[in-house]
Formats: sequence, C-alpha cells, structure tokens
Amino acid sequence: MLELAILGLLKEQELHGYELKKRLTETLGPLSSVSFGSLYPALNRLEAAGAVKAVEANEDPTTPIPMTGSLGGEAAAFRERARRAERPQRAGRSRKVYGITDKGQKLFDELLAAESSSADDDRAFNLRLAFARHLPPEARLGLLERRRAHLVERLAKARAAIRNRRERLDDYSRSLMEHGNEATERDISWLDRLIERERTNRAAPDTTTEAPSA
Amino acid sequence: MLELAILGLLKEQELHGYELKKRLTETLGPLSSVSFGSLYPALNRLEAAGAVKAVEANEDPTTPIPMTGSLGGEAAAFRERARRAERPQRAGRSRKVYGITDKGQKLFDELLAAESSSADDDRAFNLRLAFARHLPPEARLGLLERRRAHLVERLAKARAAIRNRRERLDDYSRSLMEHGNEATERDISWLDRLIERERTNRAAPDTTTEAPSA
DNA sequence: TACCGATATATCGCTTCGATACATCGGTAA
DNA sequence: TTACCGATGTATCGAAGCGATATATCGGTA
Repeated sequence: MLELAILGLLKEQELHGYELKKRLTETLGPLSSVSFGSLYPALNRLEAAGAVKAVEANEDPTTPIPMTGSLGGEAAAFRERARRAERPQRAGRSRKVYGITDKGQKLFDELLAAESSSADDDRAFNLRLAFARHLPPEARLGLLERRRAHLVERLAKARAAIRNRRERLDDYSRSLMEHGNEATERDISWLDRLIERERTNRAAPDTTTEAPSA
Repeated sequence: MLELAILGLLKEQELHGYELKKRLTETLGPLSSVSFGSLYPALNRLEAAGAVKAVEANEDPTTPIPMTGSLGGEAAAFRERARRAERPQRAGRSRKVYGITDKGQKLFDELLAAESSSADDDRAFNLRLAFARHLPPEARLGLLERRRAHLVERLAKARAAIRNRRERLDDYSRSLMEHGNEATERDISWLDRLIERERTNRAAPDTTTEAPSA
C-alpha cells in the first residue's frame, strides 16, 4: 500500500521523506494521509529490499544532482559544505534523498497490477487510480469496473440493512447513512463517467492520454 | 475509538462479538468497518478495565436472560443443554454475550465528549455523530461546527495545492482530486443542514427529535 | 543570547488489520 | 450414514499504520 505510493512518486522524481509526505497528502488527498511513523519504516523496508536507494542530498528537487562517487566520504562532506555556502537559504536538518531503482520499477508494476483488495479498499483504489496512467488500458478499465461493481454491492447492502432493521434509528444515524449512500451513488456516477471516457479513448487512443509529459 | 463504538452499541442492548461486528458495519457504514482482529482484543481490554462484563449466553438478544448464579458451573452447563434442546435452531459455536457496566457508561461519556481528533479524523467524527443523541445540545453543535471548520480548511488546502503545483497533473489524478473536493463541498452543505436543524431544535426542543419515527 | 518555529529524520508503544486457526451446528448430496 | 460445505462464532499472530515524542539544524526575532 504505502510502498506503492512511495514508488509511484519516486518514479517521477527523486524525493526525501519530508517532501514525500507532503506530496502524498496532496496527491492522494487528506484521507489516506500518511504519518512519519509509517513513512520512514516503509522507506527503510524499500531500501533494504533494493527498491529504492539514497542519492546525494540536494536542495532543489526539481533539478536533481546525480550522485557521483561514494556516500559519506570527505568529498561528500566537502560538497555538502560547498552546497551550504552556495545556497544557504534552506533551513533544517540535512536531507536524505531517495531514488527508485530498476528493481523498484518492477516492484511498482507488480503492486499496481495486483487485483487483490483494489476494489474493496477505498484507499487502495484511490491510490491505484492516481497511478492509473502507468497501467495498460484494459487493466485500467478492469480496475474501474471492479470498483463500480463493489460500490453497487455496498449500496445494496446498506439499503438492505436499513430495511431489515426493526428498531427505528435516531436522526443522526439516519442522516449519516443517507448522506453516505448519496456519496456512494455519486461515486458510482463518477466511475460511469470515467469508464465512458476510458472506452472512448480506447476507441481513439494516443490523442490525450499518452501525450509525453516531458 | 473502537472502545467508544462498542460501548455505544452495548448501551442499547447486550451483544456478542460477531453480532457487534455486524452492527458496527451497519451503523458506521462500510468505511470504518472493523476486523475481528481489532474487535476481540478491544473487548478483552474493556473487560479487563471493568467497562463491560460477560453475561450468560442466550440466543435471542432482543429479550436477554439476566445472569443468575456463577459462570461456568454445572448449573450453567445444564441450562446450556436445556437451551439447546429448547431452541435448537441456532447454529455455530456458543456465544459470549457482553453487557455494559456503570464504569462503562462513564467511560462512554468521557470518550464521546473528548474533543481531541473528533474533527480531523473522519471515522472518529462519523462515530461521534452516530452517538450524538447521547451528547448535550451544546456539545453536539460544537462537534458539528468544529467538523465544518475542519472541512473548509481541508478544501482550501486542497485547492491551494492544485494552484501551487507547477507541473500539470494527469487526467486520473485531477479527476480524483476534483471528485474529492466536490465530496468535501457536499459534506459541508450537509453539515450546514445539520447545524441549521440543530439550532432550530434548540430554539424549540423536544418536538421532533424525540418523536417516534415508526 | 536565548528562544521559537519550520524543516527533517527516526523510534516507541499501541492499535488495527488481514489471514488464519479452531470449534460447532444445519443442510446436502454421494 | 457419513462426509463435506457453509454459516456462525471466538481467538490469535505477524505485519503495518498511527500519534506522540525525541533529536537535530537552521533562520528569524525579541
């Protein structure tokens, strides 16, 4: 779950933990937000698995400086001093910038393509949709359709639960349920639009979706 | 979190674990669903704390049989055999029915009234709203208003994050964000209606809230 | 000079989750 | 009749996530 998110962001550019967390909450929304207590252990797991590796620290993530030479040597210390003297405008502790490896790329594809619990788990679905552009069109369509089927079933169950309930429920619970069901209905309509768009694009591919992002 | 939900349901009637899980997913929605791996340890914690206690097993939770005599004696075994002979229609392993104690009632009130993380955590808010009828009117209004303020801030941050982003984002991520923001807007409108209703009821209490909806 | 707040990495304890094991009954079909 | 399946039910395990907290470094400011 978290691994997929990290790898997906590192695929686009090298990042350090703190920035990674910011992007996660921005990209995936405030729901499915991640704490440092999850993020740093996850980064360590990924590093131990060889999926990511630490590159040299640099303060401008948009123009990453590729790592030359070994880590932690006197040369690195020198560059660090030079960097601080050159651009002293950044405050705080030194960063640990991570980049994705070939192994990580493979792992990302596997995690993204895994069908298990991508329709029933809300966060897992949102995450996969956010990286859906890395998925082949058929898999994309399958993801959307499985999600739609799951939401339809969820809605049916929720309505059945209300009908089968003999005791009356109070105003607050009822309002909560009705609001939830309306949200699910809107989710389904939204998925319908996405599925429709997907089918149209599949009929006439390579016009918008796959435009090179530089 | 989970403790509050368990106590809230046990306040209404005595229940066993399996049924408790069903009610949780029904009442709180499929989100904030609970696994057995959380539920049973939570029940054990509550029992150890003296907030709930196991009562004698019975198969009809709507007309609970009060516990007489000690647990696990030969008399209990006899009654168990008699029960099975009398109403053998229920399948499955023997149940462990829990009831709330006075200490549990107090704990429930404390947990429900706790303001910390009831506005920023979605599940915590939903849970508290589901039991809002046990809250004094001012606390109820405060809960709704704090939640509204939080959602407004969340929406503002999400929009700011989109504006401040220099690289354009792909169709799927954009659709995900827009859909999420629309959902937040609707949540705010929904809260506005709840707040409005709350103020009306406070001006003229006890006319609609407590009327049987039958 | 001393403190505050932002940036940044890291860990601890606790809670939660998903998977699994185990147990008991009714129903069904070989 | 017996053998299996599925629903009901309690329980635990390992992994992962969370909130709180510790630690460190810098710029700004009182």
